[in-house]
Amino acid sequence: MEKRENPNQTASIFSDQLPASAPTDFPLSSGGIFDMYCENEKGISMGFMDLLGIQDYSPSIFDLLHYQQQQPPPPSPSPPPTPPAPPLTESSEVLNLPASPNSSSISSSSTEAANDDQQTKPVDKQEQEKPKKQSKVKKKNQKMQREPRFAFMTKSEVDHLEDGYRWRKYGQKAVKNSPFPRSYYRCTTATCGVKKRVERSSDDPSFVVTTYEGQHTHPSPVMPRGSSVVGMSPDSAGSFASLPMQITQTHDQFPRQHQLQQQQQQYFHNLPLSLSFNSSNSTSSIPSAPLVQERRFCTSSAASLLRDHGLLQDIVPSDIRKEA
DNA sequence: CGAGTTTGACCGGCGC
DNA sequence: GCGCCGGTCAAACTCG
Repeated sequence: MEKRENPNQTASIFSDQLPASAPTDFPLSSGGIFDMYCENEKGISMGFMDLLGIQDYSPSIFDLLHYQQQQPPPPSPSPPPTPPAPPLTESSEVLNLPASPNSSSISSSSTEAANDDQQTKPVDKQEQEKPKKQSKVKKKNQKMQREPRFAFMTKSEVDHLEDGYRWRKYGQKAVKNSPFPRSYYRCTTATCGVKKRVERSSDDPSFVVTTYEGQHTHPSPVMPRGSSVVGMSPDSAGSFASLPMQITQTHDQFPRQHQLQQQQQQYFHNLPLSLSFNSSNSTSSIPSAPLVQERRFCTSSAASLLRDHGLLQDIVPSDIRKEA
């Protein structure tokens, strides 16, 4: 991806589910502020990223630049144009799905539509082939509905970021147009069907693209240090802990911060990742530069670096901050 | 020995 | 219909 070179086409973050306050489209040019929380095997760290070309955050850095929502035509006006050529393939995978994993509603997506075929066609073969396929088909029939997905980018040297949960790798595939393979992980907890995919950005190998699918149905076996700060319910903590960060995008609306926080708390109960957006600051002096405004998740190690305010100033070079 | 990883094969979706 | 590609499976393997 060209995040560094082209402010309008930077890292991306995707989610199937967004708070109601989120705009259906989040043009990069609107800029914004977001939080991120990250921990990796080298030690927990807070990553703050902006779109100002800051590249030298040695610890893991989250890169949230573009939010893209692809949901069935909401009763809203035509969606604004999305940035040219979103760099992530995940964009096409963001589906609109029921927020609740328990929901029995099934969308009419092509995936589901194909169920009938899958039930008949493969079964024929199975009868003469390995039992392996039988179980596979069965599984497919059982859970064809896709879980909510959420993708984000992290600047990290390690591909698999520690997020407090235990994952089992079940596959790896070469990715087209990318020299880096994509790894597939599943939560090792038996009753938890959360998956995640990890791949390195081909455009910027220093960035790892992680896509989570589903929500954890259990508390984190290894509670991330950061998540304890939030004060969420166990459920929400579990959900959130599946993601190494929370993103809060705000802008010139600092007075609304509290409100946004409340919204986020609410969203925690439903979303794997809380997002709050306000796209009203497209007139920011740095149009395409989301700013780090607030930080809600701190790790014990990172906390010392952070303050309750001005977080950005602790990390972002002052000259850059000024622009923001 | 159990848990996790690697890897080739398989399957379905989708575009041409 | 065919081929490509993403996603998954599961046997074999590695590691602690």
